[in-house]
Amino acid sequence: MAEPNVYDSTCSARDALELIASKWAMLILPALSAGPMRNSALLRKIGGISQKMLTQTLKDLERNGLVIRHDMQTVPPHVEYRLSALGNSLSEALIALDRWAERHSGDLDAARERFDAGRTEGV
Amino acid sequence: MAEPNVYDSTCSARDALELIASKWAMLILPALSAGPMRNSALLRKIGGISQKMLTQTLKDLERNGLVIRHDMQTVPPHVEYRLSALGNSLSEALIALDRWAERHSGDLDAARERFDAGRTEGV
DNA sequence: ACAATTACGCACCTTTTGGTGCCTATGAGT
DNA sequence: ACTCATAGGCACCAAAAGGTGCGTAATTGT
Repeated sequence: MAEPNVYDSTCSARDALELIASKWAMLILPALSAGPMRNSALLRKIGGISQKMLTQTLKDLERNGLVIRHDMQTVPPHVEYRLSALGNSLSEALIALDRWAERHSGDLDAARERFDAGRTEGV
Repeated sequence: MAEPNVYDSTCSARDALELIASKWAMLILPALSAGPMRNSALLRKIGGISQKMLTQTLKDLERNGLVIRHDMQTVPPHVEYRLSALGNSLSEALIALDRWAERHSGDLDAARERFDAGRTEGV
């Protein structure tokens, strides 16, 4: 327990990894790095996410101290989400990943095409 | 299509993100960054992974050009996996994430405890 | 008076993910 | 002659992820 190691499945670092290795967390945290956002704004910004997954992921991130939820206690509801310091430090690493994905998605596409073509052309 | 954006669910960068936002890819790629490895070595190094998931993930990574599979064509089989240049550039970002997880898993644990305690203590 | 808005909760259902056990082939060790 | 190790494939099954539709409470706009 002294030296957390992600390769050890019993280590809590593994749990941490699973939390952040989520498609939605990888988008929500970087989205919040620009500043606090409301539910509806996140819903608009992150294409393809459902209300359910947004709420669920935000709650999970809040529970783990990465996101801070601020409920204005008004009706109709006004709730803002922002990064904690911890969340902010993580989102830097996630932004790097997102950028990598944006920059290299073309390479992946090309590799996939090559691979699949090779498979059908036989030996 | 000119500017790939991960927030756009129809963009191929999103597919790229989903590929790398996988628990196992996040461990396999960094593991390979130390040098080529055999199936059995990876199985030993990465605690908790099953043979099935290892094979499956490696195949997916190979298909997308991140990992190169080198089959020695011997019996008993000897197969080595190593990172491509593309895979290597990605693994740097992943290693940063793994390290974050190792360094901050304690913070996450603490936050979770606090959160859950608050929930049970009532209003 | 009536609809829309906001940020969800809940239940139901489908899809995906992942685990397990069983199978292959051959050469090396006993 | 027999077993072990290697790198998987394949089929079956359990579990988890995720989508959709419905309800909610009060206030603002028409």
